[in-house]
Amino acid sequence: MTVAEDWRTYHEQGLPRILNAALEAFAEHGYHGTTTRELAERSGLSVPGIYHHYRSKQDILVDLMMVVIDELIERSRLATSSAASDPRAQFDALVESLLRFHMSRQRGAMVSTSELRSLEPGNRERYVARRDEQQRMLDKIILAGVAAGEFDTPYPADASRAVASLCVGVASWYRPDGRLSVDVLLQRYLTIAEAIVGIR
Amino acid sequence: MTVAEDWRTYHEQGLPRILNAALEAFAEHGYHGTTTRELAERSGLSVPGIYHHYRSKQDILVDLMMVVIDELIERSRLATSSAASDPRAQFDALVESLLRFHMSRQRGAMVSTSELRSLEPGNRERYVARRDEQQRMLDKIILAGVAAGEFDTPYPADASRAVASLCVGVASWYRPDGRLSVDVLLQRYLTIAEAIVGIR
Amino acid sequence: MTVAEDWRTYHEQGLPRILNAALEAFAEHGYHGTTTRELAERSGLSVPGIYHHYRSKQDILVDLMMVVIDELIERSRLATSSAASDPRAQFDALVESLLRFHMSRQRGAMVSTSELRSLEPGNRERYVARRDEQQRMLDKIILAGVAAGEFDTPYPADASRAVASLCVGVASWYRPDGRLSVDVLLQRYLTIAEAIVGIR
Amino acid sequence: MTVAEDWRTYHEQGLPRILNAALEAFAEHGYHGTTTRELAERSGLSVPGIYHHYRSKQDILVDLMMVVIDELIERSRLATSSAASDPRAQFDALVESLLRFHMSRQRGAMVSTSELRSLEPGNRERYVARRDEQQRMLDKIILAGVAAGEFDTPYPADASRAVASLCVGVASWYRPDGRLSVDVLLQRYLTIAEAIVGIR
DNA sequence: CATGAATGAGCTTTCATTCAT
DNA sequence: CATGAATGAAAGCTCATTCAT
Repeated sequence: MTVAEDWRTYHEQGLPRILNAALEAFAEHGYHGTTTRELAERSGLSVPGIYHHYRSKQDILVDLMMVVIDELIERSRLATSSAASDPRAQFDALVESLLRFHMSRQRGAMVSTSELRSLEPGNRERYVARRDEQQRMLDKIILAGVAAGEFDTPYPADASRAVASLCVGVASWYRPDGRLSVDVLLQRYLTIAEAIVGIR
Repeated sequence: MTVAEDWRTYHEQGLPRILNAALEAFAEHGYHGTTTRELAERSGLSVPGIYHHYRSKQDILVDLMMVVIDELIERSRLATSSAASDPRAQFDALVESLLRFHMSRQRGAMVSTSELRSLEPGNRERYVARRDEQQRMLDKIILAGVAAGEFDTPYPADASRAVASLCVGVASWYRPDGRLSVDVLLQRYLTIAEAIVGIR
Repeated sequence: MTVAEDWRTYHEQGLPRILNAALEAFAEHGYHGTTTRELAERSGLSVPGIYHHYRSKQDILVDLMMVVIDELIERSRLATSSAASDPRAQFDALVESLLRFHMSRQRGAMVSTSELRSLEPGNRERYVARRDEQQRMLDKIILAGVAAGEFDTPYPADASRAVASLCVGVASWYRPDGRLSVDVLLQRYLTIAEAIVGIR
Repeated sequence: MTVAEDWRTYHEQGLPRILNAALEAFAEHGYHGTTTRELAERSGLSVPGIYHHYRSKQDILVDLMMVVIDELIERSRLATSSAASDPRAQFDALVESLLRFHMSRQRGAMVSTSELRSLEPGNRERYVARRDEQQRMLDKIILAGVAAGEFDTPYPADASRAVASLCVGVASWYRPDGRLSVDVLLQRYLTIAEAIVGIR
């Protein structure tokens, strides 16, 4: 899942039809509430057609969640590596990227969050490892900011998790057709996030 | 589900065993991922025993979600009616109540959020009406604060939804055994919430 | 599966309906050629009705084969314990019992023989242990006869397996409505069996 | 499938790879327990490759069983036509041939026996006709022996079937690496067969 | 012949639910 | 309320088979 140069730009995701069907269906009624027959219908295939590409329904969920988080990580890397190297610039870039992602890939993000429990043990471990990788990017930036005396929080780890939760939560209520423009929202949430890590 | 006088105090929920079983099971693998047999086992009843109390699995979910939101509304009312009448006091009391609820009734809150989609149409409407009732309490306070010139936000409705989302999101990551004490967390999130509605 | 006092007498087997359905169906088209739907229809139950009594199709096969071999072993014990103790009387009784069993319980015997390969590893081991138990009864008698100088064969183990095979093979061609009476057949095969172990 | 001059000599069967795959697979888990994918893998072909040679899985079974019984009949003819013409010599030659065949072509013989039920009606008739042809060779020799006063059995037809069954049964237990040499086994079973038809 | 994609029909199994006792 | 037996509907998945390339 390579991503366009500009980590700020989002196009239609262009997912393979089975993953797209899974994204829609899992978002609507969840993994356990979705039947393979529905995935077949939504993807324009027959049921065995699904099984030609995936060995099980579980594998489809795994693939979907991995595609989602891989894009998130990729964009996070692009955002931070194209920003200035001081902690605040790094922090702003990463948070902006997180927010944009959860506004643009809402369903993928929500499915990944809510269906973590539906992953079988081995798959869950692999996914959580990827998610932790993403979380550690934020952790490091905050620690660097604290070390540099630019951020001021007594609990950097908790602050990091709170900022992440804030961004993830956006996916659950943001509506692209709402009154708040993307830029205003970004500005507002960025301010909140900066407050959490003690940027004055 | 009447609640102790003090809306700040939470005891074990003392749910009837079937609802308690449903709370645990739905939180672990979701409504569709839970079988009636599991509900029977977890509640120490037989399967027909379950159906002696409820007409369907759906009815159990409805009852559970209603019990949860009724407690939330009850506590919200107690919080606001025991606070001073100025907008900021009202706002602080309601947000504190929301936060405490989502820290103490995590699983119930998460199940209610994630299984809204599993409610059948009629039930969904009834539940959403209750939830909107809760949301309107916050809306009104914010509008009053803006009218009184004490809050400063150009989009009170969006701010209200953002504050609510912030509080709801707490349920998904707060751990009672974490390092941040409840009071510190409350203080921190209250500050964020006040920032969102433009309390300087 | 206890058996009437007289090990020579066979009545209708009186199997539970599911096992009876399995006996008929497996004999006709084999384990893999039989569907659970067919078992349901033959037993007058619905498909889930089958699964109320058995956890899987495999479990039905296991139960059936165990019922069959347990009756064989039970009858073998009755036959030998009610015969005189000299090797020839023991041998004649056991062979007669084997022959009668394979004439009266043809389908059960054939299914057990041909579907051994359809048992999953653990089940196969358990079944083979029972079958070996039966084979050892014959082995011991032949070894005793040889030791007593009453039987004359240089390869008692092979002779034992040949006798057993002879008896088992009867199930695959004997027809109760054939012209040869049971007694004549018994007499003839007993003579052959005695020849194999070197009873002059 | 023409056979070497000497009907006593058996080499590796040299079956086409699909038939060889079918022989192995059907012997291991039966016709219904074998998938076309397994046949493809075992034969080193692709699945469509299989269908390039055969119109259906059923056709593979038919071909295999026909190849097996054709070799049996061919060898039976060679055996009898190269033996002396008196009934006993004819009988001995045919029985020896039957025994050798079931010792050397065990899996083919067992598959043919156990999968007769898996043949579709038309194919079953064709196969049974071939098998009856083989059985009639034995019937005729026994009748001739009785007519000539050299054999002594009141039920030549039953005796014939019993002899055939005896030989067929060998395939289900004979192991080439056993202690009994082929010649000893032949001698022993020939004696039994002669006893069945009343050769003193 | 291989590869890859595809499918109608059907498989084993499970589900929520019910009823008699 | 429990036990035990039962079921219509549907679940996830597999089968033999086909077609385009």
